[in-house]
Amino acid sequence: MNTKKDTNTEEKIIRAAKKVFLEHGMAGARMQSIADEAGINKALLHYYFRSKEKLFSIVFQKAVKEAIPQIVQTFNSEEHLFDKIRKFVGEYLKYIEENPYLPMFVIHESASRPEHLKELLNTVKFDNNFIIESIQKEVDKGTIIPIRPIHLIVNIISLCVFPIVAKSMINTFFIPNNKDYSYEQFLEERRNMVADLIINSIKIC
Amino acid sequence: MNTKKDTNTEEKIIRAAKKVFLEHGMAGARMQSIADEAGINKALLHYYFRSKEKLFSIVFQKAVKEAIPQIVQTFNSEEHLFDKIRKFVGEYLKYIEENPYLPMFVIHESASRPEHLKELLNTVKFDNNFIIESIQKEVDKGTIIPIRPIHLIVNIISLCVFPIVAKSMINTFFIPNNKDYSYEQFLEERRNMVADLIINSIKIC
DNA sequence: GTCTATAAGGTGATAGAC
DNA sequence: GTCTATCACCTTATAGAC
Repeated sequence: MNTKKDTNTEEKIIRAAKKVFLEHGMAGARMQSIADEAGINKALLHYYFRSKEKLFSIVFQKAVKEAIPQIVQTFNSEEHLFDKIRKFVGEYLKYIEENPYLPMFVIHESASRPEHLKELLNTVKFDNNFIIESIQKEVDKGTIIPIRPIHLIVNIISLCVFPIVAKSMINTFFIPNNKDYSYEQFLEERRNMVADLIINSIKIC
Repeated sequence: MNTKKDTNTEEKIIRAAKKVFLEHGMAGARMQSIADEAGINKALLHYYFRSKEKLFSIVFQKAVKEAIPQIVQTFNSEEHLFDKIRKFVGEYLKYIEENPYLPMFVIHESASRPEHLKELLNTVKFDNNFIIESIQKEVDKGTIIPIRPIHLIVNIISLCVFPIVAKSMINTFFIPNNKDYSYEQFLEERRNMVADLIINSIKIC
């Protein structure tokens, strides 16, 4: 059984590791940075988590598991699909803005080490069927246009995630340095625009 | 003046470096891997390009400069905006499918080292004004709904880039292992869907 | 549990022969 | 221009004192 101090240190390490790994990726992260961030010694990292690889794996799993409920929960209600979409876009945008490194971290590390995702599927039961089914039901009822549910889902996520992930490029290429228009304003405008666009794209005229 | 062999080796190195850097990023790339990929010795890398940093910088600049015309060219015509969009989506999707690592590479490295993008802006004159203006003109004429051009542009790019960048996640979470439906089919369906969605989102009903 | 010191191996970079 | 051999440093990981 762990003492109170154990847990605290362990949590401190994981929190520090998450910050460093998300910002720099597995390859760019340094155990020394994680130790510094946690305010402890480097050797202690290995005492709690045998290796960098193990520590990374834990952070990765936690990051994904933490993100999934955010994605799934909103769809688990009896509201009208359009309301669910509007709510989801709002909450999801907020979540990514608060965790801007998360999407690229998961994508980047999943691409270079697909086994991490595979491993995750064995431990988490990620049931997305009810989302797909709830969309398919609307298609079958004829309340929205015929669309393969996966496209609707990917469209929503694309329009939410990409503008935040690509912040530096958007700023560099599309937002001039004058103070008339800022990236923050750009994001703010998207909150309604994305939901409108998505709903408009599936509703029957 | 370089001999023919010089040029060949130099190009071989850059091609190899591009492959390794795009796949693993600056932090994850190994000079030894680049040498192996180019079929030469590690020391030769430093003979041609003083350091890993310098080699990376060249690859990064080349990658972005190469991508920009792809984005810009289609818009430089006198066609109807809707035709330009449809053509752009088709060509851009094709380009990213052929260079799937490119977008994430640029985004990832721009995020961790913004100076690379800044440096680039000094050497390239990337004039995107005419794209923005050609969209704004349609808004002013009333042929499309009032929309800030940057949103239209970001929407298009988001819907094209993200589904390819997030391939491993889409495959893992949304495309079951049965052979009924593959990621390739998913992408194929998007070619028309994305253009339709975008055009539909800006046309006056 | 936490620290200092150090080992062991990897990685970018250089020297020098050809 | 290209290679082999090697350096110098960095990074992960461990040993051992407290």
